[in-house]
Amino acid sequence: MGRPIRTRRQATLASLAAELGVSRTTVSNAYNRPDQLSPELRRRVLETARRLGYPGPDPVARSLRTRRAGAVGLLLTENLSYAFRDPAAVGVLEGLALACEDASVGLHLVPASPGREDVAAVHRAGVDGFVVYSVPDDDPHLAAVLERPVPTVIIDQPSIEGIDRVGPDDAAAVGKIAGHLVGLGHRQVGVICMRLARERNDDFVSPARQSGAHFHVQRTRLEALAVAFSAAGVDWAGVPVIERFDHTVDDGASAARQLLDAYPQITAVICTSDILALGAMAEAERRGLRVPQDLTVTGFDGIAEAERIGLTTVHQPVLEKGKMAGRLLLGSAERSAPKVITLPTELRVGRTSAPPRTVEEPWFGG
Amino acid sequence: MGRPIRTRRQATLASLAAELGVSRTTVSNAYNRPDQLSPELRRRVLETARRLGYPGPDPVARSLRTRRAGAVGLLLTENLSYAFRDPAAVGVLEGLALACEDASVGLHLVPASPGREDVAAVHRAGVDGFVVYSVPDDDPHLAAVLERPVPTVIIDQPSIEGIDRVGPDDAAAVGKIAGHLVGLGHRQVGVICMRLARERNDDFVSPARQSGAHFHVQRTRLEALAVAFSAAGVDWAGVPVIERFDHTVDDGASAARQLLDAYPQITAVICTSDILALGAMAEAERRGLRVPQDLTVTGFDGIAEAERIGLTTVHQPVLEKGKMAGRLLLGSAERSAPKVITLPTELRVGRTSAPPRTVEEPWFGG
DNA sequence: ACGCTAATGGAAACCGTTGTCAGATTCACC
DNA sequence: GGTGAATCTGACAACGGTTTCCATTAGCGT
Repeated sequence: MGRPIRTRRQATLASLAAELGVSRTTVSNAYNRPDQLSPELRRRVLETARRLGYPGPDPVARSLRTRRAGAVGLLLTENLSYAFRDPAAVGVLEGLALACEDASVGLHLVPASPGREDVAAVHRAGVDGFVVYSVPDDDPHLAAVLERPVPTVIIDQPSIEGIDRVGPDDAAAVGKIAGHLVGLGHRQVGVICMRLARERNDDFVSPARQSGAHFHVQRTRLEALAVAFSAAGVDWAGVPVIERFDHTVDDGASAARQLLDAYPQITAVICTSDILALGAMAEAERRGLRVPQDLTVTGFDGIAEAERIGLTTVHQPVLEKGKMAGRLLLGSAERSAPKVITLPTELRVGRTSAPPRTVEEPWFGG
Repeated sequence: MGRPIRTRRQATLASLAAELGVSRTTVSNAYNRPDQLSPELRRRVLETARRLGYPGPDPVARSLRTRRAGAVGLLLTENLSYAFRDPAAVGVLEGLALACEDASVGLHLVPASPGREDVAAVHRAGVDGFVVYSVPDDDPHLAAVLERPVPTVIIDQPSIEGIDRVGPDDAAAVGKIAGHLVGLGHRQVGVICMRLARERNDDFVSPARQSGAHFHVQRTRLEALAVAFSAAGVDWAGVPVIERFDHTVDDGASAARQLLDAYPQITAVICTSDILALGAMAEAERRGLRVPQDLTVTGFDGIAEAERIGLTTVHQPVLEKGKMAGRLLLGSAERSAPKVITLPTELRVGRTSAPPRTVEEPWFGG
């Protein structure tokens, strides 16, 4: 029976009321408060609506009047592809989507192109609240969100006064993995991390850039590593840290290559994400290094694929992270004090970590 | 400097105009048409706005007036988690998000709970168009979308008169993999597929259920398999097809277990998705079957993890799928004839397919 | 026949903008 | 100083609903 023709002007609630010879109120009630109306009249309204091709009250007009958009906005700047390529980020997204679904609320992905400062998109989004995930501290989009008069929850960001926040205990998590490696005897380590700032740098990272990183999570993890290894007597200034702007397995591999080429004495490669670790594994295989006998590789996040291949990593409940953020936002009515939720993490020792290869272990042949 | 207090009534464009002693038009122009007023006045308007905590024109009111919501809706029913757990679906999502970003348009995920028929959410979404992906043919949400007077694009669905559509050539794709297996000599095969209808069935599938499946993609793939194997002289009625409602690696494994327990003579397991194939691989390993020497496993979609482990599969350009859908939708102004885009697929032979294990091959020892 | 109550439908204000169009102001120039 | 052009500004009408009263009517007991 084909689709209705759209050339003619759409029917509105008013025109429908006119056609029926009733008031707009009545038509509105037919949709929103069936009890305010005799069933007979209601049937007639709905039936006429169908005949005229009236699709029901316009959502935008309704939102304007009711002051509810029925959607929450999600801001994740910096390369949309990153968000979808990283299973950990997808997990957050899923959790958030689930929370929204529970509340029958839409999830509005705000287009925040990293290049042009298209802050207007934030202003244009008709939403009842925002979740901000993984954007640099100094992002103008974030500032724009904070200007909007709606509740906001931030994930994996440095806390902002008066704003709800959810995130894992990154420092503790890093401590666990550092402790694991130190305990195994590793002293010559290298680090592969994700981008630290908005400007591209696919190379080794200076201490200044480390401590000045604009991505909170990455900065925290690096700082915690520094603390942990320094405590074990390792000079952190001598530990090579290499950065990749894009967050892909291939970039992890190229970083590992660059790292191992420059520092062949390294016995463990610490990656700040599982995706990068997968790349490091591939590079190890390419150059004939056995993991973990010849090289230890660790990740971060605890994604499904990591578990399947037995990667040593720190698991964080990404799904919960998104879900909690959603719940926080959607239940934020009448809550005065801002809440901060810290999620637990768990070290998962897999098959990719072992004591360092013995260069001169006397009792055992190579 | 903290966040502005929200107890008092929000400033509006009108109140700002009153405060300034100018008309609303002027304030509106300050935001939308800077060339229509003197820089000095504009500066004064913006400055006063900041002082009063006016966050700029209300997006909903603006949408109502301009008739543009600045967002497209995405409908993906049936278990949100499925959409996020399957990298192929995430790829589509990513492509669509990229297209939206290019057009500076938001992407609104419509909460379509499978359980309750919450069609209202579709009506409540303030969007300029819809993309429908992977919902059963008879889904009420889909019907609701078609009632809305906005352009729509469907992905991986049976075509609907007058509606734009993008999808891979599933039949051809299946033909490729079937041809590959037949060519290798496989005649005893089993199939693991995703859910075929909205009712749960974690078991073998009757021919009736196969041909009556409500999920277009799955139905098409099964039909194409039937055609291809029948053409090779295999009695399709004798080929076991097993279904899983949830789409996880674990479900793939349990399906493979059930399949191989019942039909140990099978030499190849054909999965209608890579995720299921990963599960089948795990089950093969669990029972000590070597892949591909003892058992051939094939997937579908060509996700990244499949490529990393060398799974034989059919690759389809999922990212493109989403991107094309977005472009189609966003560029649909002034286009009369509905468009249908069919995307190419490519057989990727990996390390998981080989000739069937030889039960009685005379010239070669086991 | 009368008043009271409950059920039902309607009038009008309001939500916060944008766009059109005519009027006002400024300004240079002859 | 008059005139036309250039530049701003403001009144008003939508945009498509929802919601708060209010008015009408019907039902019903007495």
